[in-house]
Amino acid sequence: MPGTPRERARQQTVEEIIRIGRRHLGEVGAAALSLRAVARDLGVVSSAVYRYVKSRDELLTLLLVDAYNELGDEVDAALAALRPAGAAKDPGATGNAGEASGAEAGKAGEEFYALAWTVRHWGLREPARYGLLFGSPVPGYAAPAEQTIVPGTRVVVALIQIIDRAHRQGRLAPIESNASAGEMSPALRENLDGVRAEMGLEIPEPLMVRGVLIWAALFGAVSFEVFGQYGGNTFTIPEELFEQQLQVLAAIVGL
Amino acid sequence: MPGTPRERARQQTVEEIIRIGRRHLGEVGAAALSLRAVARDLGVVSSAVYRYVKSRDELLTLLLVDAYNELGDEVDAALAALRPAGAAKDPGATGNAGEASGAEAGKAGEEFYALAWTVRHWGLREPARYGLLFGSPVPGYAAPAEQTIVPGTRVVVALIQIIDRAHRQGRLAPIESNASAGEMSPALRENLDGVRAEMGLEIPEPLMVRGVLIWAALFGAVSFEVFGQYGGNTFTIPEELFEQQLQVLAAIVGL
DNA sequence: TGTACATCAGTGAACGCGCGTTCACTGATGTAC
DNA sequence: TGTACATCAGTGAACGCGCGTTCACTGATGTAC
Repeated sequence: MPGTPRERARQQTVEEIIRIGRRHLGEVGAAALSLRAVARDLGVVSSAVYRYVKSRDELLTLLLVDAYNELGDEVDAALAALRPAGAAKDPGATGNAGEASGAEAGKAGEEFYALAWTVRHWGLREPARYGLLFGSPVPGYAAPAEQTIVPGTRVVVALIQIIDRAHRQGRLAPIESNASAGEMSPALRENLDGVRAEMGLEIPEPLMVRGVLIWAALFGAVSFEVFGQYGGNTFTIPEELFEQQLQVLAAIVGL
Repeated sequence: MPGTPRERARQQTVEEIIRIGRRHLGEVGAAALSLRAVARDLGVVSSAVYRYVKSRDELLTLLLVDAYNELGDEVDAALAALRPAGAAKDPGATGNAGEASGAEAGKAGEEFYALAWTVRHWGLREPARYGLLFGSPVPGYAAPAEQTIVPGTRVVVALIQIIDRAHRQGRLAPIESNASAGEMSPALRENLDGVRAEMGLEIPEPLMVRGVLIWAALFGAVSFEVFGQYGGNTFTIPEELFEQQLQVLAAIVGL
């Protein structure tokens, strides 16, 4: 709605370019994405695309941000769907019968499961775009950090905050100390302190390590499925393996 | 040494092609790997390469197998280095588990750590080849299963066997049952039974799930590092984060 | 209000490049008698 | 032993393709007076 007709037309064209690029990405992969092919589908001569996009690399950056945000939006939506409509922060008034503490612990776990399943679904639905975000880097292309960091960290941030929130509310089961908690190096402690301060967290360092681990593990499991690392016929219903793995992962942080 | 001089010359040329391809892979990535460039470096006209390799796809397959085997060899070597020289196979077969259980449990853990660190080192040393194996698939290329499955499963097989061996010798700490052990679906059970029979394992299903999970988690963590998913300056000494994560992973299976 | 000018989208040709693959060929190296 | 023939490595030209990017240009759409 804002801007002159010309500006609106321009923005619509940019959006169409992104839409076409998205489709090409899915069909052909990031490495083979081509401005000329996008121009063809846009119904325009190849040089015309340069009115809207400075170079192929810039288009890749647009698609990268687009994909990160789509994934981030879906994760946010899945988490929001767990909160009863109208509830500001802490539920409890919404009539869930039975053991309150069990239901609440289940709630924090549910958030993790919702996040994880959303990542998995998105990855399997959009394998090439997933590969652009989490697979091998595109040869000759380096993502510009300024435009990429914020959308690129939405999922981790959401995950860590699930854990932090559950921790503040005392809903995390105590972690089995594997006798290594005291051995963390000062350098790593400092790094983690930095992250904690930046994000305003309360969880202790060992929980942060475990949070990062289940993040990496989640994407490791999803990547194996998306990239076909499990042999084709080893697991007939891979969802069930994933579900089992999630339960083990949740237990790692006491969810 | 076998074969006629001509055959030996031929084999040497094939090996040189693989060596050059390996280098190109590292410099330019799998998607941009080109037969013509390999021919140039071989000092030969482009069509000559077709005497040795049927197509670009066949070269990719050779490089895939080559990389899988290099990683597999390094893992095997790292594990072999843990066994005292001259020891045949299973020295502890006579049930002396009670005696030095602490030291032996440490031994099984060491094997896992050795495997994991080897994977990490190889991945960071050979990021493009790591990406070929565990990153996004190369557009337009499908690895032929017959040549790829065996070398491609060496690391998982080694990992699962570490766990199975430790289990047989009673060196695994009992797993905290997160009350989900009974909920495994029959379909998943069947899949796992199939794998267990094929590999001649003794570990129960929940341990197999956990084994697959720490496999996926290990590669998830390594992929994040190799592909630069952790921001550049978040962790100053990523080795320490990795070490902490490994300890948590080891605990998952009771190592 | 109409008119003069500026802005912008899109054109078409071109530059220079690289790719995979085929094909008829030249010579050198091996083999059989 | 030498000679005739077969095998094979490597050549060079060609086919047909696609790519990113630049540049001078044509017209249409907007803006200022």
